[in-house]
Amino acid sequence: MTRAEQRAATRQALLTEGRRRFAADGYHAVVLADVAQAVGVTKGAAYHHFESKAGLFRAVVAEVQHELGERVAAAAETHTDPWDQLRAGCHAFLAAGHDPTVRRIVLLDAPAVLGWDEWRAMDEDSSARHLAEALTGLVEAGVIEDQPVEPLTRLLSGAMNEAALWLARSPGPHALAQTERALDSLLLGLRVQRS
Amino acid sequence: MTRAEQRAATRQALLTEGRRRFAADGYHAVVLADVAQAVGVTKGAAYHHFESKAGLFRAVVAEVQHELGERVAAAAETHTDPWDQLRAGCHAFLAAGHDPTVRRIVLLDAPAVLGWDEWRAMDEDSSARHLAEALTGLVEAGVIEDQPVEPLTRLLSGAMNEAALWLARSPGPHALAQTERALDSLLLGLRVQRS
DNA sequence: CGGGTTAGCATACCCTGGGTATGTGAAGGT
DNA sequence: ACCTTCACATACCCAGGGTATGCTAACCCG
Repeated sequence: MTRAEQRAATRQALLTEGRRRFAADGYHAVVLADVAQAVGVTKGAAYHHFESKAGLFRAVVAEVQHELGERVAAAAETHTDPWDQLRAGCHAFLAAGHDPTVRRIVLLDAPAVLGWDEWRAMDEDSSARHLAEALTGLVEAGVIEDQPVEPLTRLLSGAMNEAALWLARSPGPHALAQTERALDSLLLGLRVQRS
Repeated sequence: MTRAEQRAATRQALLTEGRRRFAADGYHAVVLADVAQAVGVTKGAAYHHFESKAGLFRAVVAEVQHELGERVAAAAETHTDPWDQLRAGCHAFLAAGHDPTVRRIVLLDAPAVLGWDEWRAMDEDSSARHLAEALTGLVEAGVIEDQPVEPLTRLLSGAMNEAALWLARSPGPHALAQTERALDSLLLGLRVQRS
């Protein structure tokens, strides 16, 4: 095996194992040496690939957020009408809270570990950007009231983040459907009133 | 000074100094021995009053959340109409994000340090309860569509949490007003449509 | 009011775990 | 064939959370 291949393999193994443990135990409870040992290397190897424990975590967060963004975008693209796309994307995001990886890593630990500013920047690059673009499109199409998109994006993004966290803890089978309907109601308030 | 007084004084001093540092530097960067030293005692005293560093943090979170709840409730009570009360409470919450104590301690670190379940339980006791009660009242009064209140509470609570965090970072003087208007639009979607 | 008890701390210590400095051997270049 | 580089391993430092124990002044009780 060539050196570049070996390097890539070790890095990916660390990422995968780190992701598993961060999701299962939370950032603080994960010890870097154990992650390395589980992969078959030592702590030194981990520090050769990532500048710190937070660095490994950052890389994991980026990976998970990227996948989440893809998932949301894919759900949106099953529709053609922009309004339906928005709803589909939102519903897909709500469902993502059940994934412990998204829940624990992206929604719970990342803001505290990486700081809110960096977390927001990463969120922007992956999923929140899609939301902002969808809203911008709907404003330009005259579907929702003309207004600055950014406050709206933050409100909706936060609403879905928290609802996703809550859904993962609510036992009832109707919770998801109820939350989707409540979110739809909220979104309806944005549409231009023609009455 | 009697023993009970001394005990209460030391405990309160630790709480106050801890609150200052947790807000300024974040949970992880605060070292317990420094908090104690700043108060004029040693680490042993801190462990006599709180079972751990997280224990002190928990007490601080409870204090800050309680004050926040009072602030929101007070803002709501300046109005008599239930709908106006809801809006006033929401607006007060949005403004609270500028307080670094609320921002850093309650919104950023608390969920990660105490865990989401405990954070949610504490949030429920202080501020979210008011929101749920207001929404329940509006449902019973027939102002907003009949629906389960809990998903709605989570959506709105999350929306305001995130928006409050964002507002503390957005420079423009119009951001708060814009967010308030966007939130009002969302809330309007909940009202029974009579057309 | 004096002896015992308790409680509010201080002191000294343990030990996990993040971070670093340096060594090593094999892959890759010349 | 020799030298360089790089992907790690090894050994170490030390900050900081947690604990076990000691000390002294406040409280209780006869």
